[in-house]
Amino acid sequence: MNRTATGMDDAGHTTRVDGMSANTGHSDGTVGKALDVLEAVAVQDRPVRFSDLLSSGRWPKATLYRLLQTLTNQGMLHYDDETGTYAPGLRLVQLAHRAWNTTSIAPVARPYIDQLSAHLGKTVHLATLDHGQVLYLDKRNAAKPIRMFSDAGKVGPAYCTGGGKAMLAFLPEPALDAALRAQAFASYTPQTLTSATALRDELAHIRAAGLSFDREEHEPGIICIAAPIRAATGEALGAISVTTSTLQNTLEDLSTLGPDLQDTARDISAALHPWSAEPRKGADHGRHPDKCH
Amino acid sequence: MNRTATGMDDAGHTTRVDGMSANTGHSDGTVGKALDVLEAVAVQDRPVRFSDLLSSGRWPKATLYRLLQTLTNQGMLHYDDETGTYAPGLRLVQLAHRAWNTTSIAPVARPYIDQLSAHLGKTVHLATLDHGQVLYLDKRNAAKPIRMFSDAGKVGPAYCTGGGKAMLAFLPEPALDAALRAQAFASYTPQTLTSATALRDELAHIRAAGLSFDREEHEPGIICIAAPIRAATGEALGAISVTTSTLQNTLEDLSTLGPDLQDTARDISAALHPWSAEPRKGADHGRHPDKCH
DNA sequence: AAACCAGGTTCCATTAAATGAAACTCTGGA
DNA sequence: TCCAGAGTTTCATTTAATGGAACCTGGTTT
Repeated sequence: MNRTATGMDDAGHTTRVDGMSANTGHSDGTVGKALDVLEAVAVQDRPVRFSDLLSSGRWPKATLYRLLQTLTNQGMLHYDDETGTYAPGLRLVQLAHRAWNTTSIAPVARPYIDQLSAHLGKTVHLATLDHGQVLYLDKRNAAKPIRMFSDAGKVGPAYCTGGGKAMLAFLPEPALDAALRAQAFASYTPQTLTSATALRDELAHIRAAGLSFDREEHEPGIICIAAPIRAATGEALGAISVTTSTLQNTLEDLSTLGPDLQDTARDISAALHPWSAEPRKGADHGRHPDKCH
Repeated sequence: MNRTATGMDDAGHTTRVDGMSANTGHSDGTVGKALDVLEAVAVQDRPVRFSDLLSSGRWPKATLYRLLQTLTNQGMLHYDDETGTYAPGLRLVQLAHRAWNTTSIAPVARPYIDQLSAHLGKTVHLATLDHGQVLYLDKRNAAKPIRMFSDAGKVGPAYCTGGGKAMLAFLPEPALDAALRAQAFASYTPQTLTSATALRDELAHIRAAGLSFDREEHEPGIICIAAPIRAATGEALGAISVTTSTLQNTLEDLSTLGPDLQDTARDISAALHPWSAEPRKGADHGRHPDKCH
């Protein structure tokens, strides 16, 4: 009776996973349960003891024990003998490397972001939308040129961030509807838009301008301007944004960066769709070998 | 009869996963099989079709189908309707973010690497050992200050890279033994050490010097110097390295950087073990909030 | 048109694996 | 010595995974 997955098998095409939810609890059999445990370990930002997880009451003792064993064997979790704690495993870092390079727009966008950040001397983010949340894929910090992989993989709310709103604004209606239902609409600051209708108004403006602003909606003193990276269909695939603080810049300052942002976003779009040039040969077009030592 | 996991239950302590193998095929039940599929998708560096995986003969049709469904539902895989292909899912990027911050030495080492790279004006890598392989956790490229998250998560051979050898040299014997058995000893270049005994000799020298060199052992024209990051027990937890090419520098040039590397490695070690200062309070000592937009 | 085919998807009786209550083991206090 | 909390193992029961075969579906061949 399970095998949930689809919401509307009669709607026509697709039907696959889509929408939001996905990992909202009730399982895909054993594998789903194991990944629930993995997630439960990961959401804590520190190593957790067996009993920490057990006391959540989500799993019976023996079941939890075996799932942890399995995940540890598989390298998805790391077990520390000293402290008797579990933490996310480094195998995830390997797998994520592949996801970043294969699935995301990040490898293609990277050089453009480098250039934009160098040109503007500002902090630039690249983000995409994942199940209604903003997933940061890359960051360039020009002030202090400190890279943080710690930023790739970070998630944030879509309804109150510059990048998030830029992407929502250019989502096809069915996807937008699903995404809006996934928003928490918590009021982070007095400026936060806290309803779907208020947000829809804002999205209309963004759609008209092709630019989005975060007016201290997520954090006091933090503002940002963002532009969507759009597919040929018009749909948003991602967003790039420049973030600053109200101590350093005004929203007016930021809006002068709009054209640069939009140009870069368009360049990335073009790089993502190598039509016209080559008739979509099998050969890949933006990849890079790279070597480490 | 399964529940493999340990190799030597009578050896004494620990017994948990350790050694190598882990994901070398034959399962941890259903979860293991699902992760095998995930891995099979990830190792290809491009999206794969259902039939690509099927033709490997590793799974019966229906089984593979359902595992892919489950993994896709869970966000571990991404399914592209257009092309009918699977690729690693972005949920992995989220999970890896947690792993990087929680499990690895990377967040602690980050500021030291920043400083070292800025000071030397060279490319610096941070790596750790994962199941006998070198796992790169971070990179700083000073020449062109381009960050690549693509480097975090990349893996390489331990026996013929500077960082890898630096870590092997300071592994306790049981772990070293396991790690050596996991090495492929393929001959990348004429300089590559292709046997455990040759490598053990080299490791003795590294142990004496506290420094390790890659003398074009992995790639022609690429050389590197590395220093281990050691735990209080002396065991290697990771390594930092400076990489350059024979066109730009000689091994002698690199060896002048040794003291700087070792100092930085020691600083990182110290930062990882905040004894003396505080008597290991529950409070965390090196973490960082950080905000995105 | 009809037959064919490849790539996917679904069925269902069989089989294997996950389950979880309870019993057990350890370790470190009272 | 006894107890308690934390973690581990057992085993009869339940549940889910399995995979061979049938079945779609859209595109090609005869």
